[in-house]
Amino acid sequence: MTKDGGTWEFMDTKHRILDEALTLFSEKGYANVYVSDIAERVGIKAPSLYKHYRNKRAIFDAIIDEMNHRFEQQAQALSISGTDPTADAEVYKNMDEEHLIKLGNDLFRYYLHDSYTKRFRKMLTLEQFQDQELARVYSQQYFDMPLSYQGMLLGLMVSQGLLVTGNVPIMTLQFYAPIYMLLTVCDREPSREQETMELLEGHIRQFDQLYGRNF
Amino acid sequence: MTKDGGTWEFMDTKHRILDEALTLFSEKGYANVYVSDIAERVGIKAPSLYKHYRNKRAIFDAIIDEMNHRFEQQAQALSISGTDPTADAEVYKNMDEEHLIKLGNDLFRYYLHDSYTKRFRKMLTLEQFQDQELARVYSQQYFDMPLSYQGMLLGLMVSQGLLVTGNVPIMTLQFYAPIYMLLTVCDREPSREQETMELLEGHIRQFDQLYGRNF
DNA sequence: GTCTATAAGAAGATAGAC
DNA sequence: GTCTATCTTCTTATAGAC
Repeated sequence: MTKDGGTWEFMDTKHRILDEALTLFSEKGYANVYVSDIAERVGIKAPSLYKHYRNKRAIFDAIIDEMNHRFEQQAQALSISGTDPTADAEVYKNMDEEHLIKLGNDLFRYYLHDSYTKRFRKMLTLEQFQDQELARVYSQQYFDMPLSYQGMLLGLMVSQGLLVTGNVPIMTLQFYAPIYMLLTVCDREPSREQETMELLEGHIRQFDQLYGRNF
Repeated sequence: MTKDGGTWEFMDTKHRILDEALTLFSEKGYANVYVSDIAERVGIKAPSLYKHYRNKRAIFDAIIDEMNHRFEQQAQALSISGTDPTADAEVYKNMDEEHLIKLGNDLFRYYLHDSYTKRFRKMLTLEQFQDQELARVYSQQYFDMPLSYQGMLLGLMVSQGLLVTGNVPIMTLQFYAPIYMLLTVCDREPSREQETMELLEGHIRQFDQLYGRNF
């Protein structure tokens, strides 16, 4: 779907516009991107772009709409597996420290390197104060939903005696917040990826020791 | 110094421009603020503004410069007390859970409500991807410096047996990251302040229990 | 140092041919 | 659907009087 797949040339123009606009918005912010910049990347002239979208704002809105759509699918998928605890419990049955590290690592790497996810997160970072709706979307995506989902996973591990706590939501916040903070460091300074990966592993290891067996 | 103090009218025009520009930049981002917007807030016309600053960019740069200046002072102050452990040790001598909660609360409230700090943080959030220099300033201010300073404080508490860990930097990350995450939630959704304050207290309480005495 | 008037240029968007 | 030509508006910045 994205440039990464190498299927770039096969996307239709309407979708290509969205893809290039997202890239530019995530790097420079909406106001610093000109319609002609987007058009140039797509390989057309600016006026042609208006055959696909009514105006510049409509491109931005379409990106948000597409993401909301992906989010809903995501939420549904999570919700389905979430309401079937036996399935999830099976996955996290024999979860030891190494599995937890792998879970955290995979989570981090996905958020860090998935092109669409990364560009959308950066764009939203730059536009989050523009209006309440965008603020809500940001909090939903990068605060409420992750805490809810990971809280479910960690809750399962608690119910299986792998972790011990009287307050799962706080435990989840303490698991997730450092991971997200390291992610944002990489977003603005990719050269610090190695350094943050090491902190990430240290964090998860220590988290497991704290909540895992010191009682 | 700021509008909050009610001494607004006594700031000279040059400083007033900086103050109003910072407010606007932090809300809408540099590119969405027009020179005439700044001038209007100051109570002059746009052309008059060019008697104080060469151009729009010079206003932004002056804000960064002023902040760098404050940061240096801050760093010096911290460094001085940091190299005199006896002074700091005295402060954190009888530190129990309630003191730790107060420390976290004060930290949070300061960052949350100090007008200058808040506006600068929000502005930098919106401009962090514009160039490497701004990315560096952001990471320095909201990642490296807080971890360094709080690591020193928590390290003191470890050396006094109030907290126990084999890895102070990771412990510090686990203390600070949730606090900063809650702060950013409030920055974009001030209506969630109450909710985040409760999570903050829960976090610090649980942090103290985890690192404090469960051995 | 502040004003009015205005230049200079950028950027979004439309018209109409192909 | 894409192009060239063009319009309109907005924004930065300057000129020069007071």
